[in-house]
This record gives sequence, structure tokens and C-alpha cells, in this order.
Amino acid sequence: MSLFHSYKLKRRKVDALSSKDVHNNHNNAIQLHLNAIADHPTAKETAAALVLLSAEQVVRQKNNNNGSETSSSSCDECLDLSTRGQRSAPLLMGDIPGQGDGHKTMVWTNAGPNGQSVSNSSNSPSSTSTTPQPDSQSATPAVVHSSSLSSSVHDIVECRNASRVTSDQLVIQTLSQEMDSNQPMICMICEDRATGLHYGIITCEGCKGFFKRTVQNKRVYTCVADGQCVITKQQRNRCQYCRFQKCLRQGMVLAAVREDRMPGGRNSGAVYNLYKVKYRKHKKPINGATPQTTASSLVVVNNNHNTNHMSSSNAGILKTALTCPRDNNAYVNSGGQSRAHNAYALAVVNNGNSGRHSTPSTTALSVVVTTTTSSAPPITTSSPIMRQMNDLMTREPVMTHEESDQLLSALIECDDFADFGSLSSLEMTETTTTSPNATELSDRLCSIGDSIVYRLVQWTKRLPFYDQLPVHVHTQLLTHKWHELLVLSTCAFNAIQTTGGVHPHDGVVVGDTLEAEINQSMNNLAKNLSHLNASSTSTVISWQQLESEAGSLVQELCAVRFQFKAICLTLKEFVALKVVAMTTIQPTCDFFDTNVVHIRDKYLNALIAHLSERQERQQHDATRGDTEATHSRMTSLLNCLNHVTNAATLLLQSKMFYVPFLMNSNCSQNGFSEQKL
Amino acid sequence: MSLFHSYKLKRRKVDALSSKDVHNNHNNAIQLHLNAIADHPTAKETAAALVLLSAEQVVRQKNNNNGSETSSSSCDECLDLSTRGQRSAPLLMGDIPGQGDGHKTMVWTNAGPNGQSVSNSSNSPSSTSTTPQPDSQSATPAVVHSSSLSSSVHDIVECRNASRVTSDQLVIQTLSQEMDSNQPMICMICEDRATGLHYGIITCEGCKGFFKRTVQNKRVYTCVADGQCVITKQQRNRCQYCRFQKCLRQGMVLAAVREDRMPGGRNSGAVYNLYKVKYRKHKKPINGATPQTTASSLVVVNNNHNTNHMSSSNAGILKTALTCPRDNNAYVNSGGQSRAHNAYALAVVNNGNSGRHSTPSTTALSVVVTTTTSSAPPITTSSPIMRQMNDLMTREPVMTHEESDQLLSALIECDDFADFGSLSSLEMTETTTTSPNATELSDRLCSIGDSIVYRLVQWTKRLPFYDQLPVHVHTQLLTHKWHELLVLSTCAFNAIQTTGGVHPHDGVVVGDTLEAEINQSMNNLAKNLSHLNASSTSTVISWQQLESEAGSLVQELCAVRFQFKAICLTLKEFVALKVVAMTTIQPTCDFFDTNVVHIRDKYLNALIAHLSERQERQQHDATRGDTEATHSRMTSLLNCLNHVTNAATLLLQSKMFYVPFLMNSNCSQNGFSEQKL
DNA sequence: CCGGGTCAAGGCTACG
DNA sequence: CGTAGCCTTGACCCGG
Ligand SMILES: [Zn+2]
Ligand SMILES: [Zn+2]
Ligand SMILES: [Zn+2]
Ligand SMILES: [Zn+2]
Repeated sequence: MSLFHSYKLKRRKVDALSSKDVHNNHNNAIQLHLNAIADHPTAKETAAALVLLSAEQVVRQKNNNNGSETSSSSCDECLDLSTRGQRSAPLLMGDIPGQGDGHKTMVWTNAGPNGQSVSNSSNSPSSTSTTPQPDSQSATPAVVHSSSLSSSVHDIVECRNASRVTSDQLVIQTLSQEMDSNQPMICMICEDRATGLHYGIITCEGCKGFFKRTVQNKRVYTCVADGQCVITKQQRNRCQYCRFQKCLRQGMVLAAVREDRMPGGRNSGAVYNLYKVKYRKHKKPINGATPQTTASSLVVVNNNHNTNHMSSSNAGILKTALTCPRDNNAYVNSGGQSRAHNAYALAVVNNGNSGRHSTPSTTALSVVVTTTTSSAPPITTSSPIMRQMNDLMTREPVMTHEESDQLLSALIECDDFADFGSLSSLEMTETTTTSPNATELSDRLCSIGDSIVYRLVQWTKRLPFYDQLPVHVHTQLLTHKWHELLVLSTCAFNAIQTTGGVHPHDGVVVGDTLEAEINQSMNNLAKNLSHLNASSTSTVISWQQLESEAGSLVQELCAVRFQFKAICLTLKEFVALKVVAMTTIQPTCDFFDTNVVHIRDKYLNALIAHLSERQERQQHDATRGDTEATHSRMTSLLNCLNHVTNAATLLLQSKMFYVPFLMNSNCSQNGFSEQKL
Repeated sequence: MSLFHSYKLKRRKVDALSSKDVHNNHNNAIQLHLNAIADHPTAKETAAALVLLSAEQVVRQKNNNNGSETSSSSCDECLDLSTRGQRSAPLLMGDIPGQGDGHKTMVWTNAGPNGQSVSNSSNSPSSTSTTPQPDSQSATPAVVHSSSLSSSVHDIVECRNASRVTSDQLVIQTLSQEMDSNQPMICMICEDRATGLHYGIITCEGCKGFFKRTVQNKRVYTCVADGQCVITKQQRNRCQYCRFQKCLRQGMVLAAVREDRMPGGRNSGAVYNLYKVKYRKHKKPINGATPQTTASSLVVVNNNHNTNHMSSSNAGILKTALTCPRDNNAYVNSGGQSRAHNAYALAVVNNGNSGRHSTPSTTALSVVVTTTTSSAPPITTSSPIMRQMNDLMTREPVMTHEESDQLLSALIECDDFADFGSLSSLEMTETTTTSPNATELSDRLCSIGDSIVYRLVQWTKRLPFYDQLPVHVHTQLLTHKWHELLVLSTCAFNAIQTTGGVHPHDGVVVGDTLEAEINQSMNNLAKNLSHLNASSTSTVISWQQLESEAGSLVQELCAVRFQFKAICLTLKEFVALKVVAMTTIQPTCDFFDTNVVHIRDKYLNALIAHLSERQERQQHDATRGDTEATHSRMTSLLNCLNHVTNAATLLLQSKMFYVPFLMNSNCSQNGFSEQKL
């Protein structure tokens, strides 16, 4: 029974180890790559929010289109920031089992509610695993879940008795079983006897050491087969590539391998548990949607000290971006009994450096934010960017139309436009190193969070001006601008889908007025949240709660999107704005680089030239000067950018990073509802 | 290129885990050994006294025989009381790498500032890694003390500018910096960030745990180098031996590691403050040797509540025997500015259970003694031992000459006669677990203190009647009798060297009258003390000081030695007296064991039989009855024992445990003066 | 606050 | 040379 079979079909190893250009003291390519990813707070916080939701999701079975082909190509380009375009020379070890071996089954099966795969192929050669396991009900609770239940069976059972209590109990029992010392733990990679948690998951000593060596020595592997090698205790040494892929897939945390090699101690919980799920009681005086008078709200506490303004000196702490704290939540929180509760706060509380926020604020959905805001100031019409635009506009255009067209086309080329368009786009393609193709919702949500980071890094690496900036500057730019880029991308994508040439598909918000759009977006959000919480016994989150918590954010995001729609934002404008948004930095910031300003000026000029040319084309019969119309368009665009910045700041404060996705797309039509078989 | 290459070559693990005989709850062989050592107050107080001197010794650099092979052998014999004669099969971690495998280089190289083993042959195949590390030197002045200055470098610097002020200022700055709350505390062992007081000193979590594990598991380490390994945060894991040595040197208290492993609560302050060094002003009205009118005297304050009559309930408190609180003096005292002074009191003040003696008496060298006296009462001719001897003598001898000869020969066999004969004998052979091969004077002094305990334990273990007494009784006997055994051994050794067949060698006191001997002994003491203080800027200690402080003790010791010489003490008499001295206990003492009395009687009888036989041999022509002469000899011997007891009590009170060594031998001819390179 | 323990880090070193 | 079993380590937590 190859449980992890089709699962790893298209996984690619993205470690880029053969880099030769040294940008900092740690001159290894993969390190830079990892740093670049890790330094980005997106994954950390986005994953937090998403995982927050997924924590309430019981594992479900879903057979969606497994393994799209697009993922592999994106993986191939998943190089690090410093080795872009340079293919890594992989190391081979041992022979490679042929692809067309006996494992043909495409039935994708989960490995149990823990993500713990317990199928020793040698143990149970009997059935085709579709037989329901009676012992899952009859045996002693402690032992039941230690048996090798394939998750598909498990899920079927779950679906049959839809009682949350049952499934929750299953989860809890399984967790306790993992904790139970009577039953030996089983490695999530090779199904060998596990020795505990290693780098985030339960593994054996071998897989632990293998992962450590791979990361420490920056090994790069390749699979001589098709990357579907089965990893078992007996076969695990046959294909390093597939083994490491499985390690990443299962959620082993690269950042948990220490760069300083200092032994002992504990890694910061942020490495694994960026999004520790904590429960707290809260009073709900009015709300009658929840039957209980007191309901515990699920609050994700971010213990990271540097949430937004990351100190670039310690890049290691930022490696946490790659973590996929999926099941860690259940593992970390005290017992998991709160899973049975049905009122959930959606806020991510940052227990950052400004003190004791272990007791979050009184209302369930209010957010205690200690995160320093982004460097983008509240916009005014006299903002520096406006003045700068005016400066640029008043000058003679320094760029020809051809040049600008080339620049912007290159940007479009390197921009995966749908990157942040919707949850589905994030989910369907697998580009992250940690969570591709995950079938569990939690995995998929983690994958989304990772995708945000990953795609931003990828985008950065593909940028034409990538080589003109040091890696640390790129890291800083992403660190400080990720939220703006996220808001810009999501809103622009949706807007362009609606208004642009792209035909709108399901889930795209279409509305005539901003109020209607806000309403629809709130509906989307509520529906998606309720879908996400469908498996729980709780009813949907009350509208009041949602409105009070996310209302202003949704409004702001909708306003941005509406504005984009209103001005009929184009692709070229979008990509130019994206670069401009990222490169808009204060001269006082610590990573200020004149090259950043030059790049920004260049793309501002390109945008102006582009607008000017377009104006020229569209209005070649008009007598009115192009300059004025161009100036007006530029003002609109930059005004949109200011709105983006505002919304992004709000998003950062609210920490409900899923809102841009959930309000834009309809999860029920994006695979969220098909999961129940 | 393997940086840790030759380092691990000789790495030995001497964990003795294979003990099979269980005597108490802690059935580990080596553990008992350590307990037996630790329970003995000798090392504790002797080390204290010696360390008192060494506290004034600036650390010196010396390259004596580095890494002698005897250390490992002595370690092999470091058995515990319960596994006597049974060679411990040390559990070696892995096999012992042969000296002649592929790693031939004996150049010990650091592994880089991280202590990171970079022996990945693919990374840096270039150099042989003997390059010094520059980053350990370039630090801001504030960081100087926290930077990982190798102590050798540090010491060399100290030695070069002989100004005490310089070194003192260094110490003071370090101390004040540690006390300063603004500055994070710095581990006194490895200079890592400290987390508070642990086992008596400010340490980091790592050193805390290391010390705890070492003591708890009775680990025994060896240094593959010369015992001078630098302990820094990055390098602390390279040499466990040197790390533990530094722990002991810096004053970490073995007794603070609880044997019952009971967490929580607070250790009694007495555990830590056994040897608090306090400074007090004292007037020096006449003495002109010291330039200052007021000179502070360095007094070691013993806050232990049970100095002599140790409560056997808590044997852990005696574990401090292994502590070597050298630099602790400078640390504990308030500021350390007194180091700049040059008049040193040599007294150890016991602030014991009888109240507030925190302000010692007015004169510098007078001693406030609250220690309960030894169980030996002031001798009278009607002392119990005399009466018992009379009882034994009046009875018919219960032992044949052959039996007695066998018993006493066995005692001689198991007695390392020169154990306490001189400093050199203590120093030249290395048998302690903590301080072999030490090259610094302080280490050697600590080694002497440890040797006293260690050799007593060894002697006890070799005793023929060892198996007839429980371990705890042995511990108690040593606890209560160590000082007598010390005085007896030192005085008898010197006496037998002079009068017996042993030819007198250098340093042995030879004099015709007791006064002459006292004079010579005082001269020896003064000279040795001045030698010990040679590296300081202070002049030799004034004779007046010395005489008032140690005069009576020296007189008493000399009287004992003179008496031994007068009666021409023999080896057999000595070993018999040693056993008798140890086994002379009060019936009211809490560890009273009738077996002890039986043993004592047996050896008293053996002594009588031996004397009777000798009398018979020597005076076979005399008509006078052997009994009377034997009785007279016995009386003399027991009288000597009483003198020993008196002198030992005085020694215990004065706590100048080094006096027996320094007055008997000439340090300048025992290696003390060769240390200056 | 400082004892204790915990358990995932890294290290070491056979083994193939 | 990589693997993996075993060991040491230390940041974190608990408890009196
Ligand atoms: Zn495994
Ligand atoms: Zn493979
Ligand atoms: Zn330390
Ligand atoms: Zn060493």
C-alpha cells in the first residue's frame, strides 16, 4: 500500500545549492534562498491566520485534480534569490527505482488525523484499504488510533457519523496516542519507529539525521525516476530526492536546523508554532448564535518579536516562514479540548516585544496589535509619492515608449498574475516547498500561507532588476511590503478579472456599487468561514461578530478593488504599480538603497511612458494634450496605491490575512465544499 | 579537513555505569565514590584553606608535564567505596579510537569560533586549520570581559604587567558588570549570557545543566590536551574536563546538586557560603612590612553549620569537598578591592551554628571559632582510650603474634605511607578526579585538597575491614576523623622519615630540640607562604602575623612530630594508630556501630601483640616482663594519639590546613618555584 | 528564584 | 562517505 504515492508525483526539489555568488557572510545559495523566504513575514502570519481556521477543520478526504502539471514548472524555477536561472546540479545516491513499478494506485489516502502515516507496507499486505476498520470503534481508545488507519478510511468513518464530537475525539485520541509512550511512534517519513518530534514532525532517527545533513550541507538531490519513489524503512535510502521531498511535504521545518550548530536548548516556538493556538474565554453578551453563554475563542498568538519590522540581522528567526504548523496546533495547545468549542475569534494576536499580551483583549474578535505598522505612512494627497510623481511628470519623459513597453512587458512576463488572485489559484498550483498538493484542508491552508511568501520570493527573483539589488535589500523590501503586495495583488487580480479582458469566473465578485460589493464580499467571507467551520457543531460565525471584526477591513479592501475596477486597471499598470509599491521606501529606513529609488523611478517613468503612449494611441484623434490625461491617470493609479497601503496596514493590524482571499472567491466553488467526497 | 580531528582522538569517556553491587539507593559505583569523597569535609575545608592562599595567586601559566598517561590510570582506579578492588569496566562511548588511525595530526585545532565542526571534506579542503581566530580579539572594551579571551592569554597579560591593580581592575570590572542589572549577566564559566545564580555562581543554562549532569551522573572526564582548554560559549563543549574544572575553580558547589533530586525550594545558604571571603579592616599598629597603615585581611568564613559533626542525614552537603572555590573569593567578596592590599590574614573563620560572627574578631589573624570541637576530648591520662588500653592490656592477649603481624602488614600494604607526607607527594601523584595534572598553582592547590580526601577514601577502601562496615559508617568515620588522620599522617610521615629507616630528604625537618624544630617549621611555613605569594606585589607575610596566627598550631604539630620522633614510631605502629584513631568513636554518636568498636579493639590488640612480639624480639635477653614494656609503649603511642587529636582539633579550628604540609616540606624544592615558566 | 526535569537540537562514531 | 543509533547539550518549563 503506497499511501504517499501519487502524492509526491510532481514534487520537485528546489534547493539550490550550487550558487557561487556570495552576497553575505552566509554565502550559500540555498541559505540565501531560505533566508529570503524566511525573512518574509507573510508566511508566518498568513499561515497563522489560515491555520487558525484549519485548526477547526477535521481532516477530510478529497479527490480533487491531483497533481497539476503546472506545479512542476514552477518548482523548477523555485531557485533562490541569488541563483536565479541557474539550475542546480543534483547529487545522486543509490539507484533509482523505476517509475512504472507496482504502485499504480492513484487513490490518494491520508495518513491519519495526525498526518501520521502508519502503514508499514510489510505489515498489512492484505486488503485494499477500503475496508472499514472496526477496531477504530471497538478497541480501547488509546490503542485505536495507533493502528494503521489509512486516513481515507478514517475520513469515511468520519463522514458517516458527522458528529464533531466523534471526530474531535478521534483527533484528540490520536494525539494522545502519539503522546502515549506505550505505543511506539511511527516516522511520518519512512514509517520506521519514531523517536519523537524532529524538525516539526514525528520522525525516526534516520530521517531526522537525513534532514539535518541535507539542510546543513546544502545537499541537492535528484530523482532518477519520476519523483514518486516510495519511502519506507527499507527503501528510504534509495532516493534521497524523494525522501527529502517527503520530509518537506510532511512539514519538516528547514529553519529548525540551526545554522550555528549550537546543540541543546529549544528552538523558539515561533519556528514551529508561529501560530500557537490559544483558547480563551470570552463573554458574548448579545450573540445568540452560539448556544453557550461562554464560548472560548480561538486566538492565534504570534510570539514572534519582530513581526513586521524584522531585524535583518538575525535572518534565522525569519526562517520560520517556511514552517507549516499544521498539526502542531493540536499538538501544542493544551489538550485540544477547546476544539469542541464553537465560537472562534479570528484574530491573530501578536505577543510581540511590547509586553504581556498573553491575555488578549476582552472582545472575542478584537485584536491586540503590537506589531509596528508598515513603513507606509497614512496617505495624504500630498504624500511624497504624489509629489514625486509630479516631479517626474513635469520633467520631460526620460523613457521611450518602446523602452517602457519592454520594461512593463518584462514585468508581466515575470509576474504570475493569478498568484494572489484567489485561494484556488494559490491552492491549485503547488509552488511552496512545504505544502504542495496537500489534501487536508489544514495542509492546503498552510500551503496558501507558504505560497504567499514563496510566490513573492519567486516574483522577486524573476524581476528584471533583481540583480541590481543585494539580496538583503530584496529581503527587506519584501519584509516591509509584503502586505501591500498582497492587497494589491488580490484586489487587482479580482478587479482585472472583472473589468479586464479576463473573463470573470466563479467567485469573482461582481457588483455595481461599492456597497453591493462590500455586501457580497462580506457574504463571501461569511460563507467561506462557515464552510471552513462546517465540520464543527457550531453554527456559522455570527454576522455581528464578523462585521465588527472584519467589516472595516473588508470595506477597505473592497474600496481598493472597486477603485481598480473603476479605473479599469490594466495588467501593465498593475505590474508597474506592484514594483512601485515594493520600491517605495523611506530615505530614513535602515536598508535604504539608492538603487531602490532608481528602480522605482525607472518604473514610474515606464508607467508614465506607457500611459502616455496608450493615451496617444487611444486618443490619437483628440487634441487634448497627452500629458494632462497621463498625469490624471497616474494620479489615479498612485491614489490607488495609497488606498492599497491603507488597506494593507489595516490588514496587517487585523492580521486576518485570509480576508482578501475569502472575500474575493467563493470557497464552495473552489474546492472547499467538494471535500466531503 | 577535520578540525575536531585529533581532538576526538583521545576523547575518553570514563563513565562508570556498570557497577553491579548496590549498597544504597544510589547504586552507581562511581557515585558512591564521589559521595564518599564529597561527604568528607577534608577536601572542603582543606581546599578552602588552600584556595584562600591561591586566591591571592594570580593565575600563572606553566607548562609542566602535560597530559601524563597516569591520569587515565588514576581514573581507572577512581573506584568507589563499594567496589573496592574491582576494577571498574568503564563504559566507553563507542570504541576508543586508536591512536594510529588515519588521524595522525596531533596538532589540536580549534574548530572555528563556533566550535562548529566543519569536517565536511567538501567544504574547505584547503588549510590545516591552525590559523588563529581573529574575531576573538576584536571586541569593544565593554565586551572585552565577555569576549572569549582565552585564559592563557589573559594570564599572560596579567603576568606581563605585574601590577596587581590591573588584574584587580579587570576582576572588579567583571564583577561589577555582573552585578549590574543593566548589563546582562555573563556566565562565569563560558561567558555566555547567564540566567542567574546556579550552584553558587552566575552561570548560563548550559553550564548549569552541565554541572548538574556531571555531578548527578558522577561523570569523570579527562582532557586530551593539557588541561588548559579555554572555555567559551563556542568552545565549551570541546573539553568536558576543562569545563568542569572551571566550574569547580569558579566555585560551583557540588553540594547544591541535590541527591534526592527534589525540585523546588531553596538550598540552605550554608550550602553556598561555606567559604565566603570577607574583608575587614584591621589595624596594624607596629608592623612596617606593609606600607599601608590599614590592611585588609582575607578571611575565609565558613558558614557551614556542621563543620566537624556533620549531620549524616544530608550527605550531599559534604559534596562541596570537591569544590575549588578559588576565584570565588574574589567574586563573593564585596568588590574585590581588597586584593590590592597586601596584608593577608590566614585564618579561616567559621561562622557556624553558634551565632553572629559575621564580624570577626578585632585582630587580623585571630580566629573566631565556633566549630564544635572534635569528638576527642582534651586529653587526660584518664581518658577513655587509656582506660580501654588498660583493659586490653590487663586481659590476656587475644591475638597471636602471627595474627597481629598479618593484620598490621595488611594495613601497611593498603597504606600509601607517603600520602600525606608532604605537599610534593600529594602534588606529584595525581589521583583526584577533579584536578589531575593541573598546571596552574591554584589547580595544584586544589588538587592537594582533593588529594587529601581522595587518598583517605582510597585508603578506606583498601582497608581489610572495609567490608565489615557499611559505606555510610565509613563516610561518617572519615567525616569525623579526617583531621586527626591528616595530622597523624603528616607528623608520623615526617617523623618516620627522620628516625626510621627512611633516609631524610630535602625539606624534612631535622632538629635536636623541639624548639629548634618549631623554629625550623615556622621558617618552612613562612618561606613556603612567601613562595606562594611570590607573584603578588605584596611582601612576605610578616613573621609576627604568622607567629600569632599559626604559632600555636605549628607548635602543637611539632610537638606531635617530635613525640613521634622521640619514641621512634614505626610503620606498623603508625598504621595501627591510624586505624585506631579513625575507629575511636563515642558510643553516643549517631553513627555508632559496634563493628567499629570491634575493629578498633582488634587493631588495638594487634598493636599490643605486635609490641609484645617486638619487645620479645628486642629484649629477649632481658628479664623484665614484656607486658610492662609493651604497656609503656602503648601508653606512649596512645598518648601520641591524644596529642594528635589535640593538634587536629587545633588545626580544625585554625582551618589552616596547609600548615602541616608547609611546615614539613620546603615548597621551593617541591616544584612550587619552578612554576614561573 | 533556583533547584529539578524535558526533549529536540547537534555530535560522535560504528557500519556498510 | 552517508547512515543511524546513541549520547550530550541547553532553552524552557515546573515546583517549592
Ligand atoms: Zn523515518
Ligand atoms: Zn525518487
Ligand atoms: Zn556558561
Ligand atoms: Zn581540556
